[in-house]
Amino acid sequence: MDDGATATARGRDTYRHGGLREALVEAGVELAREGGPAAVVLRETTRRAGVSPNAAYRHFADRDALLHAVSDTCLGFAADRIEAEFDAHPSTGDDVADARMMLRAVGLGYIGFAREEPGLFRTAFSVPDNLQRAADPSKAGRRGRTPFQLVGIALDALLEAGVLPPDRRPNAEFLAWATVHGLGMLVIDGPLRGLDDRMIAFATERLLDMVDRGL
Amino acid sequence: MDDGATATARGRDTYRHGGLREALVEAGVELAREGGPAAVVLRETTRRAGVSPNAAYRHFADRDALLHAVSDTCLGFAADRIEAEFDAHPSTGDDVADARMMLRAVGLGYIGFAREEPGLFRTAFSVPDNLQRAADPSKAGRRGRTPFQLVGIALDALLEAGVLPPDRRPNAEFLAWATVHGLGMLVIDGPLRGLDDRMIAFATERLLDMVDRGL
DNA sequence: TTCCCTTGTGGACAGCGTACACATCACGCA
DNA sequence: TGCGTGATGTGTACGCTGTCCACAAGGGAA
Repeated sequence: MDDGATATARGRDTYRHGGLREALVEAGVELAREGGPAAVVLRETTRRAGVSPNAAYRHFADRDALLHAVSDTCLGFAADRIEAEFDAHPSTGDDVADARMMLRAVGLGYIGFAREEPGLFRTAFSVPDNLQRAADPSKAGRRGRTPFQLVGIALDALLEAGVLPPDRRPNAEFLAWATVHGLGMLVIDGPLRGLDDRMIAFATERLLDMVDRGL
Repeated sequence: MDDGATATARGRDTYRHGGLREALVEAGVELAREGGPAAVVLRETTRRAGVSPNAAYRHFADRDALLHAVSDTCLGFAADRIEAEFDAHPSTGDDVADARMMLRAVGLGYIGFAREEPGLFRTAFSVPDNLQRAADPSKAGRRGRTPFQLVGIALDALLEAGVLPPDRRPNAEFLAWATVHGLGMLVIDGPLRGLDDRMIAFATERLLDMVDRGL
């Protein structure tokens, strides 16, 4: 089983690690889960991977590059959480209701991720990004789609179902995303911190109503 | 003029600084302006205030307490920017139009601040907060009102003008705030980074339309 | 088999936050 | 007026961090 080329973090028998990059990202994700982006510290990451600090420099230019990789992975987790919300609301046959529910599911998954994994959520969005990279495969979840793409898919469904007027479709991602992203931030770090589940669920529902009405 | 009790940063003639706390916050704000919250580094802050690193501990429990104070000041600047947007759109006499414009002005000021002072914007929201402290005077601008309170004032105007149904008024702050805050984040750090002014102005307008329609 | 290039190690350095002991002085009380 | 005392600033030190450099190990290609 353990052929040295697939050595796990603890107990490597060869000189080479055989997957250090992945191990470092994994350790970084664990640190991010516990303490957010600031906790993704190069030395501790390498320590957890059972390797000397400098080994990281064979795979990442610097600490920031490591954090980027961790952040991308976190975005993938966010995508997974949203896809899970899709699965929780299967098709009903009514195209309009389905499309509406799909956009809602994006919002619910997004906020759910922020609440369940605040450290990963913060890390996912702690790193500057731009539109060109928003669909980069390294940010995708298990089904190969990034959170940004999932918003787009939901909006396309609304368009095809005739709910969203065609002239409103372009760039609608920004509006939908900004809205749920803002709520996510407010819930974990902002003034909405510490509100109980019911209050937050209520705020989420009203926010999603607003998007539905106003998009 | 320089009586030792109001010593400015450079060239203190007494043993006591005579306003070190303020000087530290000021230096911290400058650092935040240049490099965001991460740049607010205790040692460099004290250096700029012309004082030894440990002197800061007479006024702040630790670096985090200093960052909090800087962050509060930044929130005050955000409030100032929003108030400036109020001033730029004086009353027309039409209560409905005025109230609508007021909420728009909050959004415009918010996004304006994010774009003009990204470092201060990031710093303002880099620190965990909660609802109880959202109206704390230390976060207020020159006119004594915090950004959170300004959103509330705009919504109250919408209520009184009959635009916002009374049953939708409670907690509407969260919706309005989350929306513009999300756009702000996306614009400075997120996928909307690097878009030109026209694109961002367009996105802002559409976002505010959405709030107006959907609140 | 030999060589080389990739990967990991060890040591060093500057900068950071911060604890502890000490210096300095403004002010209130005798 | 002089003195003590508490608030404020200094100096030194420690462990942590990111990162540079020279070196070691060893798998794969020639």
